[in-house]
Amino acid sequence: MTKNAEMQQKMEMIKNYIYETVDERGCPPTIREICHKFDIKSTSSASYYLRKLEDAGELRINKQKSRGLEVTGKRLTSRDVIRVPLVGSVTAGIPKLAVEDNDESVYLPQNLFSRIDENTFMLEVEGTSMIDIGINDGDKIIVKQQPTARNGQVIVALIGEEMSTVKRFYLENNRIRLHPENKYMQDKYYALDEVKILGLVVGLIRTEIH
Amino acid sequence: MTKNAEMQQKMEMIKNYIYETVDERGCPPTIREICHKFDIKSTSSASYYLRKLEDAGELRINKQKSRGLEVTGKRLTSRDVIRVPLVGSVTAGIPKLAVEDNDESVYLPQNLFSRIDENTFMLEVEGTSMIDIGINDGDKIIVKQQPTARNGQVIVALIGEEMSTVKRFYLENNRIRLHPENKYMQDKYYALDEVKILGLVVGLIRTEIH
DNA sequence: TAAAAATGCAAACTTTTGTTTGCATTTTTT
DNA sequence: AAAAAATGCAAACAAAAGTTTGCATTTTTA
Repeated sequence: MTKNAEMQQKMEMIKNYIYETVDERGCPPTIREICHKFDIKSTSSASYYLRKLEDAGELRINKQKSRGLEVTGKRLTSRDVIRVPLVGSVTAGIPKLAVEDNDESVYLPQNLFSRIDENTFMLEVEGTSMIDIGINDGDKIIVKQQPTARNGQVIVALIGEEMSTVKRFYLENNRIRLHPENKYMQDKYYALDEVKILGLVVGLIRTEIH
Repeated sequence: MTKNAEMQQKMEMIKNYIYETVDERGCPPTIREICHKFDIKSTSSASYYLRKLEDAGELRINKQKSRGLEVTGKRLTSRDVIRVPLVGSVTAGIPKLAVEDNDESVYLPQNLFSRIDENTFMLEVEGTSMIDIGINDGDKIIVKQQPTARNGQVIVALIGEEMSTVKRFYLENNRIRLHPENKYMQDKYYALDEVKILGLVVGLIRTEIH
């Protein structure tokens, strides 16, 4: 390998190291950490590489600031995603509102799911009651919590103390009609106080295609 | 408000400031930056709060290190997500492999899509040719690039120089059968060199429920 | 091949940043 | 009300980390 190509490669490695450190540790390395990592004996040599990387537009050097290296490329921040809890079932009743650190959770892309908020959760669908509109068994639906719904909206509801259920919602003649989107299933009717609306289905994710 | 509650609130604000700074800037603040932000006149006072936060388990203080504050809670890193390009169409032929900074892209949750790799892209489905297996018009499918497929797999293919198409793939009698999952549509047959397999459909995302 | 440029190092230097000390004020406890 | 604890500050201090200088070696250019 030519000396120049070697150089390029070394610079690439340094750049990646900075990226990784920021990403994983949340803090860029010091120049001396870079020296140690790449067996560079002098901080001035490392600075030399860093200046070259800056010239190449790969990073920004904030002068006189400790750990003043800043990556210029796209960095992942929590604005890019929304963390929602993945609840296996909602049997118990009201799902948790806040996401805890130890919860099983899923990061959804903010640009695709811009309308969802902190009170959103995901739920794995069981059964084929909504198969006619393309909600399959095993799909993970995204549910925005709200206590009411308009006619024709697809909701997740709790009926009595039962398992949660996904249906299309209608309020008719002072009773609730839950409509399965499955031509082999029948609508069911409930008194107002028998149905607790957990939220609106606003999206879904499928991870298996059969 | 009691003095103690005020204190708690101030500590919470400091904690959040540290979190946000790490998240957005990729580097924690210095003690003096915290002083400035919260109008604390002395670094020792700020240190006092930070020690309390450390006692409460909210952060770690790496002694003698510049910007040595580390948040203890769950932090978003690029290991949590996978960035895939969102291509409007694949008309031109071979989709780009690498994700560029300026591309429109989507972050997918790593825990749900563990099998996908760098050569994956997303594509918005047009039409209802796969509606019988729950792939709707407007769904965004996740496509893992590969040049071949096994019988029965759902693939994205390019036929001639046409628009890309989603179908179920079969290789039979030395020709290719593309099967739409729509009972109103017919299978179509092609010579081997007429069909270019772009990849396998491994998942989908829907952001509108009608 | 000679000159120029690039690369690399050690060491000193400067600035930033974390830490400690001592004192003053406020709040809580006894 | 007095004592003790908590809170807060300024200033000095110490360590970490960025910068500069000068020289040596290697590589490239003329």
